[in-house]
Order: sequence, then structure tokens, then C-alpha cells
Amino acid sequence: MRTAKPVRSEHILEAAARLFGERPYHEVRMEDIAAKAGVSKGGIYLKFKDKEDLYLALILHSLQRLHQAVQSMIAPLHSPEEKLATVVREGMRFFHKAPYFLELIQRMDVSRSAAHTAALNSNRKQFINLLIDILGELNASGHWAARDPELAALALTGMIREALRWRDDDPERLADELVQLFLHGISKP
Amino acid sequence: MRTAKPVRSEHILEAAARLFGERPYHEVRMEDIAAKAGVSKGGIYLKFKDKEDLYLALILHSLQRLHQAVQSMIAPLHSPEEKLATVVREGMRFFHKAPYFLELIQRMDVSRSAAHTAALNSNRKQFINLLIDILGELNASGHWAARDPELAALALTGMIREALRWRDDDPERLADELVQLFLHGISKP
Amino acid sequence: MRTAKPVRSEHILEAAARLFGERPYHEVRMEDIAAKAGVSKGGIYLKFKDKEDLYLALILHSLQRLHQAVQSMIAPLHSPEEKLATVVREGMRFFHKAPYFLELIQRMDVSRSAAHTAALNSNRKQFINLLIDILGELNASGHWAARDPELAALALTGMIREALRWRDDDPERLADELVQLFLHGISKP
Amino acid sequence: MRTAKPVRSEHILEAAARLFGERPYHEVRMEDIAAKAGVSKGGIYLKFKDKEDLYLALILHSLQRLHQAVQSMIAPLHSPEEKLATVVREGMRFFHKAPYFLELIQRMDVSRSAAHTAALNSNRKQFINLLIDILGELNASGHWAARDPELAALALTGMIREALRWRDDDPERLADELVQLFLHGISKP
DNA sequence: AATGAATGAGCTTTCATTCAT
DNA sequence: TATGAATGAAAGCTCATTCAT
Repeated sequence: MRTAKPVRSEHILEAAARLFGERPYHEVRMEDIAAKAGVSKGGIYLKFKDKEDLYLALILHSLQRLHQAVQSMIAPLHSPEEKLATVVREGMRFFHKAPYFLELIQRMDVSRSAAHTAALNSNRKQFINLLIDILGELNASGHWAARDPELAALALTGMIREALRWRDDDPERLADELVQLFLHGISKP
Repeated sequence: MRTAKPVRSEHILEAAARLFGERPYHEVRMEDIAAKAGVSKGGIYLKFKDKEDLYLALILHSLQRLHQAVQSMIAPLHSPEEKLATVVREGMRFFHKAPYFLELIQRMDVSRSAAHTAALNSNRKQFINLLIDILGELNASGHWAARDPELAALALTGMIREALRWRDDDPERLADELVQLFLHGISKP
Repeated sequence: MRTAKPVRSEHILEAAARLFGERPYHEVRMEDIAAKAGVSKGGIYLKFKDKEDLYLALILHSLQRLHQAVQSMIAPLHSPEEKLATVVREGMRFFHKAPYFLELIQRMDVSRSAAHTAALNSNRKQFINLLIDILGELNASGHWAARDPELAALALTGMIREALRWRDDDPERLADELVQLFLHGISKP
Repeated sequence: MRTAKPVRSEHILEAAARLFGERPYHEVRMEDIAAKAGVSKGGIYLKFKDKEDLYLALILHSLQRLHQAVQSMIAPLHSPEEKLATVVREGMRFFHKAPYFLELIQRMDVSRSAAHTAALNSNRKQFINLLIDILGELNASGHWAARDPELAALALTGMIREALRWRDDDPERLADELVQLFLHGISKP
């Protein structure tokens, strides 16, 4: 029998991302992923140990993509305010384009193994740290005073998440609105 | 065979809450829930149509408990600022005492049926509306200006959620901090 | 609690007859029978050891009803030809009125236990013997010659059964036709 | 795990035939069929949608086998009397060799779906028509007069069925006896 | 390397039966 | 005696995973 095309992890991850984003973990069958990826069922196991491993890799992959996207956007910027606005805007755009990523990241908790949890957490931390750094710059600028930068960073991600999940508005506008909310709260101008 | 104590929906929901909060849907077996609830496997089906029905009921039940707890706390209050602080504080305390509820609500999406989704959404809306009302009062007081109350409400819940999920601090302190953040953002005092 | 009406075996058998006649054994639930009989689920077990016991009793009961109906019809008759015609006609009328009995008797084989099989067989034999007796009289009359009366009796019941099962005609006419077929075969008059 | 020999529908049908012929539908477990067929439990579901589907396929398969066997036997024959005798003899031989088929066909009614019922009926009709054709030839020959060929055909199958079910004699002799009975009834030679 | 037929552990769900009331 | 809530064994079916080809 002719040997078919080589199995590409990327294709599998792409297919898995869509499927896992659409329905819960236990309703996504390896066979579906394989079919969508244009790969044989066994082919998945050439690249991933098992279903959970694939799931972990998928979330890691997603987070990294986001991290990179955001980082490359803010690299050339100087003002921390601009960085903040860009992170939010870019994040929302990213998830808006690939809504299943949001679901995915939200369910970072499917995995049970310690190793997985650790990998996941370190990755998440990386992203939070990026925000914390920006907050540090904001504080240093003397115009802002985030008392608990980590908490503020978490709060910001929470705001973004929830807004994305339940609102269909134009993500750009939403992003601007959230940045204002984050900077000034609901205080009067 | 042995006709034991009556099957109590409450016990089942209690057991299910813990289990579904600890591990993902597909890893929780009906048998485990039954065992933890001190009920026979078949007993669950006396009260709930199937696993998904139990899951839905569980989330609905949780949301209602939270809603009631919060509402009874703010009922006697007059100042909208106090109401806001109380909602946040009470919400955090609620989830802190029963951490699995947080996970539960986060996974509101397991259900597939339209009826379930509708029930879930209406329930969630109820809670959001409670926040929107308070924001309306805050605006009316003339001291605050939440431009998009729904978005602000969503943002607030997102902040709470994320903080609870990743921080172990004393929830009271966390709540106060978040309220400040929500009211003033990171602007200098 | 008020003690409800006494459980009547007859009602249970009646309900069971209809239900077992409509769908196969394993699709009939004890609960359905109880409901249709106007009796509690546990009530059935007051009168019958278990589901199979009820099923056996039901078939025995049905066969006896048929046997009695037929016997009382032929008792006053003298000519064996008339007896034969009456047996066939009465049998067909009986099953036509209660079609589920036909299905029931056809499935005399659900039971596995030796005791059940024996009871069933003895009952069936009784009916076959009734036919064999008539055939004996026919032979004795000198006008007919059934070489193997038992086989002929079996054949007759088979003809009846099959005709009832697949033809909707007026049972009286069918009966007459079958009697002719049984007496003369397809030979020309 | 171990990838064994290919799953053969034939083996499954063979195993199912024996088991379903020995005990009623609901007492035959898929696992037993799998074991007897030398196939894994899941293997059955590779070939049949579910238990009912397997059961239907089994009966259809059996009827077709019988139909073919009979048809190939009578093809070379010319006299309708010989055809009739052959059909009966072949039918009895067929069921005698595979007694469970008889039980099987008798329980043609397990299926609930309309599609199944239709398939079953069309198949049964095919067989009845074969008999009706022979009866037509007998009538045409001028020596016989079956007034209602369909009824006669049904009667014949009923006779065969019942004889097979309750008599252990040599099937050849039984067949001859039944043919005589069918042709001449119990009239004197 | 890639495939996909085959496997079988494991799950949900049903329902005959029991027995405290 | 009659009830029906409670039980739990039992069975159908799925699907992650393997491995001969």
C-alpha cells in the first residue's frame, strides 16, 4: 500500500483546536480529530501519547501563539499605556478570530496529572507576567498606581474573558472600553 | 434489595457538586456520585433523568443559591456602594467556601440541548441583572459613571472569577481590593 | 395508609396477556403490567413468583381458556365432522377476538426451566389429544382415513395458526376453507 | 488491543443463529455472540448497527438461504407434483439440519422498526409466492383444484412448521406424509 | 512511517425484585 | 395485605488505543 502523506502535528492541533473549542472534551472523538486533520486515527498517536497529551499540547500551543502574537505587537511600543491597550486589543482580536481558543484556555483544567498542571501553569504565568511587567511600567511612570499588580493582571484577563464570552460587539470597541474600565474604573471623568 | 433511606436530591446534588468541581464531567462516574451521596446508583435516576440532567440541575441549583445568598445580604442595604461591596464580598466568600462551584459555573457549556442552554442563560442573566441594577443606582447617585453597565457587570464577574481561581489570599481582602479596582481602576488616589 | 383493593390474579393475567401479546417478552415491564392491571408493582409478586412465572401462568391460562371454550362447544355434538368444523371455527374465533393470545401461544418457548416446559407441554398435549380423538372418530366412521392422527392434528393447528397470522379475512370463512383443505386437500371435488 | 483475525459477518451470523435459536432474544448477550463467533464485543458493531440490526440480518440471511436452497432444487424439475414434494422435503431437511432457524423465523416479530418489518415481510412473501406459483401449476395441470392458493400455501407452511416443531421423525418420511395430507387431506384413497 | 480494523475496559442506564411502612 | 421507593446486577454500546500490514 502506498505510504500516505506524513502526519503533521500542526494539522492535528488545528483540527483539535476547532473540535475541542466546539464541544466538551469527552464529546470529541479521536476519530473526528483524525478525520478533520486528514490523518489516520493511528497517526495521531505518532505525535501525541494519548488524548490528554494532545489536549495539553493544544492548550500550550494556543497560549504560545497568543503570547507570541501579543509580544510581537508590543515590542516596538514605548508607552506602557499603549502597550496595555495593544495587549487588550490584540488579545480580543485573537480570540475573536478563533473563538474556540477562548473555550480552550478556559478549560485548562481537564488534565489531572501533576506534570500537565505544572506545564500549563508555567505557561499561564508567562502571560500574566507580561501584563505584570506592563503594570510595573505604568506604576513607574508615576501616573498610575496598581497596588497589587498580579491581582490587577488577573482582573484584566478576567474582564477580557468574560466580555469575549458574552458580548458580540466589535472587539476593538470592546477592547477600548475595557482598557478605560481597567484604568479608571467607573469613576467620573 | 435492601430498602434504605429515602433518596434526597439534596444529597445527590451535594455529592455531584464536589465531584464535578474536582474533575471534569467525563471523569465523574454516576457510581461515584451515588456512593458519595450514600445512595444507590439507580437512586439517582429516581430524581434526575440522566447525567446531563443532573449536571444542569446542579449548576442551576448553585446559581440560585448564590443569587439568594447575595440578594438577602444586600436587601437591607441602601447605599449602592455598600451593595456593590457586599455582592463582591459575598460572592467571593460563597465560592471560597465551595470552590467547586466556581469550576462548575465555568463549565456551563457541557449541556447540548437548547432547553438546557436556555435555562442556564436565563439564570446567569438574572445574576448579571442584579449587578446592572446596582450599577444603575451608582450612576444615578451622580458619583459614578459606568458607560456600559452590562459590560461593566461582566467585567466585574470576570475579575472575581479570575481572582478566586488563582489567588489563595483571604477572600475578604481580595474582595475589597477588587472593589477598589472596579471603582477606580488603577488610577492614583 | 389505607389498604388498597385486594390484588386479583385475573386482572394481572388480563393485563399481561395484552402486553405480552403486543410486544416481546423483554420489552414488557412489570411496571406496565401492574399499571394496566390497576395493581402495585409489588402486588404482582404476591401472586406470581417472578416475571417468568407470570408468563408461564399466562400461557397456561390462555390454553385452558381455549380448551374449555372449544370443549364446551363440541360437547353436544355427535358427528365428528361437525366437531372438527366447530373446533376450527371456534379456535379461529377465539384468537380473532384476542389476537395477542395467538402471539402468546406461539412463543411458548420463552421459558427455560424444565418444570415450565413440562407444564406447557402437558397442556399443549391436552389440546392436541382433543383433536386426535376427533380424528379417531372420523376414522372410525369409515369415511376418512388419517394415517397418522397426531401428525394430522399438528398439521391442522399449524394451518390454523398460519392462516390467522397472515390473513385478515372473515375467520368463519377462513375456518370453513381450512376444514375443506384439511379434509380433501387440494384434490378436485 | 491485540489485532486478531478479521471480523467476518458470516461467523457472527452463524454464532447468532445458534444462540438466538437456543434461547429468546433478550437472553442472548452480545458478549456471548462475540465469544462464540471468536470476535471481540466491539467487532460485532463493526458489521451490525446494534443488536436488533443483527437479529434482522440474521433472519433475512436465513430466509434467503432457505429460498435459494429450495429454488435450486426445484429448478430442474418439470412436474408440479415433484416440485411440491421437493419444496416440502427440502424445507424440512433444511430446518432439520439447523433447528434454530425454525425458532428464529417464528420470532420474526421482535423487530419494532417499520423498515425492518417491511424487509422481513417482503422476504417472507417471496417464499410464499414460490409456493403459490407451484399451486398455480398444479391447478393448471387439471388434476388439482386449490381454490385459494395463498391460503393453501400458508396452510402448507404451517403444517411443515408444526410438524417440525413437535415431531422428531425422519424428516423425509414426515415430508412425504405432509405432502399426501396436503394433496388429499384425510380422505380415503 | 502510516493505516484503520480490531479490541475490550468502562460507562450509562434499565428494570426485576425487595421490604419497611 | 398492599405499596412503591430503593436497590444493584446486568447488558448494550462507545471509543481510546494497539499493532499487523
